[in-house]
Amino acid sequence: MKKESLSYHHGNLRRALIDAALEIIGEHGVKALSIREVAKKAGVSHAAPYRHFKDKDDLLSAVAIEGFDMVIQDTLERFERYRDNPLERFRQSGLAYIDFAAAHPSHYRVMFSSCEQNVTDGVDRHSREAFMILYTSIAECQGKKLVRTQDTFELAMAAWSLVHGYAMLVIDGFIKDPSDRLKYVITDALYRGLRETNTP
Amino acid sequence: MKKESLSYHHGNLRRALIDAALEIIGEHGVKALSIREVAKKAGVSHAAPYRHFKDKDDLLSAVAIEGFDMVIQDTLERFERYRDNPLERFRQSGLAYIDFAAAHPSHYRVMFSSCEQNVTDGVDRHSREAFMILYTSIAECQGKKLVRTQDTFELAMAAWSLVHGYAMLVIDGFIKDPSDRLKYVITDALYRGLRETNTP
DNA sequence: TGTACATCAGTGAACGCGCGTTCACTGATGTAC
DNA sequence: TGTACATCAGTGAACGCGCGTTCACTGATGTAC
Repeated sequence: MKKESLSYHHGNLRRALIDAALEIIGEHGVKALSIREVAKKAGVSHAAPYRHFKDKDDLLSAVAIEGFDMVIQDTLERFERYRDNPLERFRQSGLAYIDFAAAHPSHYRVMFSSCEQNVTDGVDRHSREAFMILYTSIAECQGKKLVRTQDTFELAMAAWSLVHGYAMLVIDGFIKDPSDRLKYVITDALYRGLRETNTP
Repeated sequence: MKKESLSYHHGNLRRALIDAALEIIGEHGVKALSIREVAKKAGVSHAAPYRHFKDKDDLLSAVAIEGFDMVIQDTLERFERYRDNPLERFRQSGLAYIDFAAAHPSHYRVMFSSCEQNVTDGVDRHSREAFMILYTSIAECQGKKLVRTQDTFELAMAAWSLVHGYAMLVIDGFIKDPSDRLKYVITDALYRGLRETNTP
């Protein structure tokens, strides 16, 4: 206990607060999150968080940004593994999304609960960056005639909708048994939606 | 003002409270909703709502259930119009979903913000019923060999994910210009994902 | 039509609570000499 | 190595607020006769 308290003095409290926030969100949802509860869980006075975050929204923004960075990072790592297979890269960009949401539901909730009005510029930039990876991978496929010619933005929106919808339904408990098989069906649908080269 | 107050005595307050709740959610989001604010907006004391709703969750449940009922109703009406065209009925079940979310974002937010832990039995039953319509329309297509043979439940989940994801991204402001064309692209993706009869 | 009465929708005061945020403080840390 | 000092991360008391919920009440409504 004493040692931990000391280590906070060395700059670990910010990390500990974010972790505490994620834990609370995982247990009771985003709306149940309070600075005071976060501080308590981190074993620190309820005023301490204000040394590291301007206010509550600032803490939530940090969580959201971290989440987007994680999913971006993970996607890029998967891309490395399939350097010469654009179609598989595209599929992986969807898989990464789904897997991230399942592995880090608290992050995911915050990333998409900061709705419309209160998205900070930072969050907005990072979410846009995440989207651009998906977009680029589709454009790459189109360049090699692996995906039909159609507005890339529109196709990316459709792909994003599919994986985001699936992730949300799983997280919110509407899909109760997210099997690997179901995940395959989703990415399969992704494929089927884009692959053909005929235009309607 | 006096007349309105009188009309509440005749059983309209419940309706007025739900409308007030929807208005507040539309302006400030679900998490900003409070019984007191709802009562104020309906021009009534903050204790009055308790004559009509057991507690705050009960009010939110009522909104969610009403939402599911509306989307079910709307879908069934569309079905009437395409009695002999299963594939079009399937498409309409997706369109109804998307259109409903755009037309009634506050309802939609509540329908899917009552996440995991606090879904009441009533909400659960209604959401299941809404899903079953989508499910049935796919099964119908499969019966007539218009959609490939594959676990109907899985296909329905994929379809649901797509329309739900799109609806959420629009509502949360991640998709900024939900044009009719984009909507077409989404339902087109729905088609493409299911239509072919070959199994991989 | 008129009166007496039961019902019950809405009132307003009151409760206790947890919240976000501020602020003067303390005491551990790292640094300059 | 030892001392003096500046820094600044974390403390704890305090603030004002809006919340959910309760409860004894009031007064309008509808009904029985």
